[in-house]
Amino acid sequence: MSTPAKDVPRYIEIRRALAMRIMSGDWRPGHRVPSEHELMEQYGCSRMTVNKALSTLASSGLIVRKRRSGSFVASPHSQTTTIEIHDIRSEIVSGGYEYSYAVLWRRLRNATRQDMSRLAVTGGERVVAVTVVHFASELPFVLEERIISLAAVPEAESEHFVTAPPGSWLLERIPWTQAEHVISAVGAGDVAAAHLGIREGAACLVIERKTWRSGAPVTWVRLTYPGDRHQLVARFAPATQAKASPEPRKAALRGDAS
Amino acid sequence: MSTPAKDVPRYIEIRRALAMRIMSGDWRPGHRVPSEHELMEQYGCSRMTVNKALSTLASSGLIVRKRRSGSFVASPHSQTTTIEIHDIRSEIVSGGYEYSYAVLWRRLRNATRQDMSRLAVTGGERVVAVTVVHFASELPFVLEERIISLAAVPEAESEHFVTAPPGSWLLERIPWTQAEHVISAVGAGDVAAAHLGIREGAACLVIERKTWRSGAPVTWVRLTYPGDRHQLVARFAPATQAKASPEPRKAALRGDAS
DNA sequence: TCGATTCAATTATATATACAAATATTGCGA
DNA sequence: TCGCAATATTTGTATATATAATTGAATCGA
Repeated sequence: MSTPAKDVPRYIEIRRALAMRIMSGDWRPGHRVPSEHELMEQYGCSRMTVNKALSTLASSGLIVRKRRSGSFVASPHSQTTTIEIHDIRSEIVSGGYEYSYAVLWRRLRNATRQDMSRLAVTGGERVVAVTVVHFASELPFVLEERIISLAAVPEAESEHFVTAPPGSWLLERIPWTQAEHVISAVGAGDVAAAHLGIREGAACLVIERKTWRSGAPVTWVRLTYPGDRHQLVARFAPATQAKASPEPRKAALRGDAS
Repeated sequence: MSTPAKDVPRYIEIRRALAMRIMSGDWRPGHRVPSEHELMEQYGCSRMTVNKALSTLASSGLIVRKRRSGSFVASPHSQTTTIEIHDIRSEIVSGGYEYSYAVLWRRLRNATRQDMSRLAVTGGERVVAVTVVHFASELPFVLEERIISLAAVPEAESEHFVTAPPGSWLLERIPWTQAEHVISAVGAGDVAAAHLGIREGAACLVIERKTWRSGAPVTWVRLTYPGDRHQLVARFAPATQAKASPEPRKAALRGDAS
């Protein structure tokens, strides 16, 4: 009945066995898992192998480890889950829709007070503000309002986003970043309602993202999705497998075939 | 100017150095990072140490590794971010509010077709359906609609949730689970509007969660938050430190001091 | 030229070992 | 009994080494 374990490495085998005991409820939160020495005897392998199993279990949050005390089953006081927020283009294309976008307007300006608060800067730098609508097969999919710091991305001064939308364009130039996402629900304002073709006040899923690169603010963006057309999906299972989230599905248009 | 690295382990030091090169844009996506042998010479340490640095970098998604080919800087085609969805009680308490809840109703029934679809089961098992409002200092905070499979949690048959709300009660009994979250924005229905004290049609942030335990469905829950009072916040930084998400903040009431 | 085979580079896993760091427990002395 | 020092346990890190698996590249033969 258990898995035949054809070619799975020792440390994954051990990790799975321990994860099973925990997730089945056999070992309750706070329970002490055997020490590395005990497991080493139990499984007939070296301490380093056991250590790898336990370390990865710990990094996935299933256990906590403490020197001299031992390893203990963690208490899950929160559900942590990984969501993938995709590039809008691939999000639409991979859903089987045809992608297009339109730049509504683009402006160069000195940062307003609002811009500064959004970018989390104090000095009044110059910014590009741009608003774009993305379409999934002619249907308005999301409204993108963006501010780009020219200090961080000087090339943006002369870029009009005719060949690529701001998100993709930036991703090309700012490869790895830190980000903060805020997800909320708001009623559509008049601008959003007009451009998304929805009723004013209709519920929208809003994702705001601030992006830094090595501490320096790069861009702020607000994505407004019509609430009846879009949702975020996230799967989570504690690491029995290698990855923390075995199959994190992307944000999807509603009404897809199950 | 760089960190003095007082007592940081070798492998973290190496990982940081590599992460810096990647995040600064010095090494673009697709760039081949030196092989373990090269890094081993470069840093004057053993291959296992380099391997640990690279493995953890890979598991955090900053690089991808392939045998015989080498390790390459990953292309960030999606922003993955971890959000923590807390136990509602601690969410409210840690925000400095006083927590209370009220069970609106609770029912035992054979699973309706809707119940079955929500729990992702086909057979008509018996379920408990319960609806609860949670308050943050008297203010309605969230509406919880829940279905619990009696096959998975028989004790729920006689539980009326007077000492603990269903979420906490379940967490006590079913600590480790897999879950799927769906986050969306919807206009408040009449029930939600009445119990949350908001206008019908007002935007609400809705989190639906299906929970399994070793493959068997346990519970389904829909949490409806008034959109103007609640948001989800998630921070992400690629692993320069040990953890993938250094400081994931919790869902928060709006209007907190910045 | 094409395909199969061999070779070699690189990562993946595993072992044995050593020492360091943290800290719970024990024991000793005042 | 109280405080402190010694001790032992457990995890954390590092090394040296060995073997396996994967697969790009080169070689060789027809």
